[in-house]
Amino acid sequence: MTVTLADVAARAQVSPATVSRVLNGNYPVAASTRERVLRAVDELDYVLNGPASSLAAATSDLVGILVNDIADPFFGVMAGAIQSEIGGPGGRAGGERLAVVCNTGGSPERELTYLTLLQRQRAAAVVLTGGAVENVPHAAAMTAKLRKLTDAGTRVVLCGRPPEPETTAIALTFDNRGGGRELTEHLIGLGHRRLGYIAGPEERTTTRHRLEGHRDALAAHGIEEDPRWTVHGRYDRRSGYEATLELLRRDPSLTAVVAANDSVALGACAALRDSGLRIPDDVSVAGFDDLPFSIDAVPALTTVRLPLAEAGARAGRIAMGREEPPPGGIATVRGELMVRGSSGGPRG
Amino acid sequence: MTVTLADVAARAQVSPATVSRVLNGNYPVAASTRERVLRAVDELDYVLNGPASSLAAATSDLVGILVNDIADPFFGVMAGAIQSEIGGPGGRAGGERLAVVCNTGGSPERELTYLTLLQRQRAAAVVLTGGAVENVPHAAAMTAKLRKLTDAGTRVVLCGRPPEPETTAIALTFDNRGGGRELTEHLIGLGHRRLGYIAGPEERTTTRHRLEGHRDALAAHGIEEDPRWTVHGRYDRRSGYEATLELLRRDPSLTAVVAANDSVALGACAALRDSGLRIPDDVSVAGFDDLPFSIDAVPALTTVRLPLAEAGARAGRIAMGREEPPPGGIATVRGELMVRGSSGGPRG
DNA sequence: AGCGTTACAGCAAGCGCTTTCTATCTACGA
DNA sequence: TCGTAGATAGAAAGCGCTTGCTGTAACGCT
Repeated sequence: MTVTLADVAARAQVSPATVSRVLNGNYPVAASTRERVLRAVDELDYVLNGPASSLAAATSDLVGILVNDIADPFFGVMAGAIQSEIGGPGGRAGGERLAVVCNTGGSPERELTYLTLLQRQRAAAVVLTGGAVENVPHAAAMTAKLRKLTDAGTRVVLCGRPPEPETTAIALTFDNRGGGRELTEHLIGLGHRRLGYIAGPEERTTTRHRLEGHRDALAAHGIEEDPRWTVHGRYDRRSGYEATLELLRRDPSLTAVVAANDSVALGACAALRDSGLRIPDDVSVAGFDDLPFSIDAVPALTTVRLPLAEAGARAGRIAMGREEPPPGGIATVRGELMVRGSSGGPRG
Repeated sequence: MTVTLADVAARAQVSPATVSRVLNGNYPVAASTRERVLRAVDELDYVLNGPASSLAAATSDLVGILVNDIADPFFGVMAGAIQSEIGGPGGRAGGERLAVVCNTGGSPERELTYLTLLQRQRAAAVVLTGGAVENVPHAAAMTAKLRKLTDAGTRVVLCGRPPEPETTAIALTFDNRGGGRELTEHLIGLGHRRLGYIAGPEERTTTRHRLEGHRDALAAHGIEEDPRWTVHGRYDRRSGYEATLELLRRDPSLTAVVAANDSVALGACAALRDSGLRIPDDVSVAGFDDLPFSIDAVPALTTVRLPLAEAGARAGRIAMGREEPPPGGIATVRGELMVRGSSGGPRG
């Protein structure tokens, strides 16, 4: 059998209540008693029964972090930062919390199911990262679910995700539109007029906002967009490779390619090189996010840096109640244009 | 108040026991009754109380995945694969399990603490990924902890980590030594005789095994190693950059640099370029792991591909009891040499 | 000396679920 | 017609912990 609180109590010659109080440290216990209890805990190798404790206390030390793709550093970096603030072991926070990251794979159903699972566990907080799926039924289901979570006392924080109206969820939103605009303006400033755009998956807020920023810039400079210049794909390298070939096929005269994110941009670079085009001499390329590897591309990628780690850390602190939420519960996190070697003036 | 089982039972006009059985589906319930119960569950928006359930059933649906660095795709890819097999929402497995990944940051203490936390939660299984810390007290503590976990019925699987003797933990170990040997042999075959080596952090099995493979190859070809040719660092890009500058300072005549992993190799490439050296004309570079971005480096990285996703998936299935463990509980997973543009014959 | 305080420690009532055991009812074969 | 097996449903006993409330000393004050 496993050791229980009662066993420890017997060994320390105190009541179970006292052992519990020593372990939780939320009630005065005489130093000598405490020591006796701790010794017994040690000798018996006692490990608290989490479920029993959560049940009785009606609280849990679980904190969930939802990510779309754990293999993507975009999420990895944020998740790592969040987790480090949540405390978990080694965190500066007192109470040890189990920060767990859940991989939704970008699927709305899994997102919802994970939330239910966390709700089951009476999670102390939940942090949702990355863009949301824009789809009426799902959005409604999400809103309802989030509301239930907050009603049940779970703190909900959105990191790099648009606010959820009708909820008390705190939102740290990335200014994807502004970043997209700045990026395209940079290219336009270099003289580009024929710009291909590789967008992310449809029905995603991130995709839409970045694309809108791009189009805003185009419009602001009186550039009429050719529908053939936009291709949708996934947020990965391969998708960028294929989309670029497609763009080139549709209009070989493009002088720049703007990608939905850095991974896609790297795929684009590969496709351009394989097509015998030089970067940026023949075609300029730009990404988004400024992931760690982007600076290692040759030429280094022009992109928009998003303070993923900082935002994640802040989201983590807010989730732990260790930092005040922004006024109104909503904050916009801006990106910073990083001009590097992959963008230059158009040829000719 | 939150809705409880009893509320649902009242609404469906059955006993709590019946509701529980409907929800768990492990006991015959008349179709009509089941339907009535499910309707009540739906109408009341009932969500099972996880802790209570775990307590009563003395089991939990939590599965822990420990990683050293969640922001590193090496772990991200494995974690994603493991999680997808664990089931979680959308997994093919029947019982829904909460697969959670815990970021140890490579710290032994956090590793231990996370294991305790998972032990508290009576986790159904735990998967440990990546190399272990080689340090007598810590190793002993780990062994003891793992033994306790398995004794308590938690399945323990090691993925990309050496076996833990004295435990019943299943191990899927990467053949880091063999990969390291092959890689260096490839370089030697190209004619290199002066090879720098950027090793990972000390006291790590992965670091040691890869380095040993490298030295085995050197020895096998009668190449005497200069102690100045090895530098230790972290498993990241920056470390690779700095270590390379250091190597160049110590011996500018090196014709090849072997890195502990791909991130380090990219840092090495950057350092070489910044030093005015061409790859591979002046210096060849090789990495390890074959992470997704490695093929995008220019020139593409010569490296050893580790089947991270496959190994992770297998580890996940074993953890779920859905696949037979390998005979003896130990399997070695081999890497595959990927020769690409970053390696070539030495100059001159 | 008498009494309000303070500082601990224990009792016992749950927390919301699972599961064993028991009760009931139906269906059938003898 | 009766006995019995098979199929469902319910009663109730926990699972191991937390915590409000109830002692009970020891202490300090008037």
